[in-house]
Amino acid sequence: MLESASKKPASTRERLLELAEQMVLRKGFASTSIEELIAGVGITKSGFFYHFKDKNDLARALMQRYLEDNKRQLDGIFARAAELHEDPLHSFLIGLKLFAELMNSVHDVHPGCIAAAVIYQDQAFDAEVRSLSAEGMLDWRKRFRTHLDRIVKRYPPKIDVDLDSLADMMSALADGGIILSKALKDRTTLPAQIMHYRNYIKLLFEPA
Amino acid sequence: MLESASKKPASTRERLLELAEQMVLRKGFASTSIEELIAGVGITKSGFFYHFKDKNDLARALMQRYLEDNKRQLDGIFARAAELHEDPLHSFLIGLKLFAELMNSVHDVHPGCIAAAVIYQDQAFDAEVRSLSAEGMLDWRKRFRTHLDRIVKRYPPKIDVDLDSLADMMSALADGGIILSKALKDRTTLPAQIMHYRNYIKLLFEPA
DNA sequence: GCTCGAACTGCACCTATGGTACAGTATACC
DNA sequence: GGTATACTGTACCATAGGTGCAGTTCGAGC
Repeated sequence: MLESASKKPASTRERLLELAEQMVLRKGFASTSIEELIAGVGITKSGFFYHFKDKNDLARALMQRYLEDNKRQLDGIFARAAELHEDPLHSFLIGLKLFAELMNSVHDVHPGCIAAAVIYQDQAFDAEVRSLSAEGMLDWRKRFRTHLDRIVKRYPPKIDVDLDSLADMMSALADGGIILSKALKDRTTLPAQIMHYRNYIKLLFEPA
Repeated sequence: MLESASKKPASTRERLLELAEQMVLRKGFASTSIEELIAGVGITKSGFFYHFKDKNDLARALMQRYLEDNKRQLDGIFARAAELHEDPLHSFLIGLKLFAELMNSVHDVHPGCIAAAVIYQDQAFDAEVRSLSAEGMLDWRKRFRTHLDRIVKRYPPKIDVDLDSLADMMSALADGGIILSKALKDRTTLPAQIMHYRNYIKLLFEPA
């Protein structure tokens, strides 16, 4: 299900998106100049506008690509976790551990979340890009909420909590953890936050 | 200790900073044009450059102002919490509740954190601004770590946790909660995340 | 071997914006 | 009356996003 790195040479469009993603996460969208992009990829300005109608069209493609990659990764992790344990709570805890491990291994320091990056440059994007970003957040909510629903059926929580906001907590910790990681240039910060979420879930639902 | 809104008319410099903060949080730094700023405040471009050497100088002033306001707010909250209870754990829990309430009351939806906004527009700022942002995060770590140190002396945690990352968790949830609030246009998201942090602290340290 | 569409190049041109430089001015305080 | 503060006005430059359009290269299908 997970294709890691296909060998066929990336298309110009794909290379533009890849470079744009790196630049947007480091400099912000407005500071990411088309001129730098085409210089990096080795095409002309006309070539760029052949692939993308304008800069916002690039942003839209960037968001879509990011959200799809994201979903694929999470699907992979929690499918594996479901294989390893049938119980909803323990399977979820395993999934969170796998998630933390993945965030610890892949990058030097996490390059960032496109959906979060958009939020602080809101008005620089059109409505479609903004709504894609919000959809991404709601997908995470739905995804984690599904796990939590299965857990509460079997394990009563020690404190009464709102399950939507408990699901959102994972997004908040991921986005916040990424910001801290980037600010402090410490790649351990993000996985540590995921493990705190895991602790909280354990303390909330695991019987004594 | 807390001066809410002084009545004397704000100086031009102050009005520039106030407007710039709003614009940076909504559109990003690069998209915040000096032209719009001076139009909003009613001065000329020369007037702007009288107050700020260049755009990065504005960014530096913005960060400093934001961090100072931030510290003042947190000082106020936890000083009040210390007044209300002597015990380190309960005083901290009270402080977190006050913090959540403040985040619920003040704004329609939280306008954003300048320090976090900088992180996703990293290379658009000079080294000084970036380092101010990181200092802000470390100040939060130190601040919350102090509370946690006092708590662990009296209450052994149920799970062995790293106290620095537990202190960082508050920053992560605040920054992540703000992003979610802004993305979903829901002002309840941020206070809900603070209350989850409070729950986690309770479950970790409060004796059964 | 020809046609056609995809994936570009090249050039011309317009506008907005950040930024520099510098001379001049209104007002308040000393 | 002098000086500092807080500006205005004018002129000018480089870079960037963006538009428009004509021309080119190249591989696949007929």
